[in-house]
Amino acid sequence: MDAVSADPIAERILAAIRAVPRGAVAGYGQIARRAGLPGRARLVARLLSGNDDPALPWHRILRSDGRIAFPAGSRGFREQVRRLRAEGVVVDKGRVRMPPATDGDLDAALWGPARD
DNA sequence: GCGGTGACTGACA
DNA sequence: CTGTCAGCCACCG
Repeated sequence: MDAVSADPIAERILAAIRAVPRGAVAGYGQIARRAGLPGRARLVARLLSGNDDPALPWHRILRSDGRIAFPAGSRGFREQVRRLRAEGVVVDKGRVRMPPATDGDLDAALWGPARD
């Protein structure tokens, strides 16, 4: 039947990543959780490493600490920081401004654009 | 089946 | 604040 049959898992994860609004960022674990796959943060990372979708906002995905997942100075690192800044996201020393905590009203649990 | 590796996470010193 | 350790899942030789 369909020659193009992607795994529903990957589809969910990709959908969760695409669901991140511009100027906001999310963590691997959060994306995984949003995709219905708690504890599969590594799976999300693996998907991104093998992603071939240029329209995928992979640069909005960070570690749980709000840190860039790439080693500082790496190609992907600079590229990610560059894109984030281009969206108005404040990146300092390879780290994104972390909000104190959400009151819970933010169901998406996404880190909004940090404003000074 | 096993050990090593990775765009991870949380806990602890 | 940084660094280390163990747990975790998926892939590879």
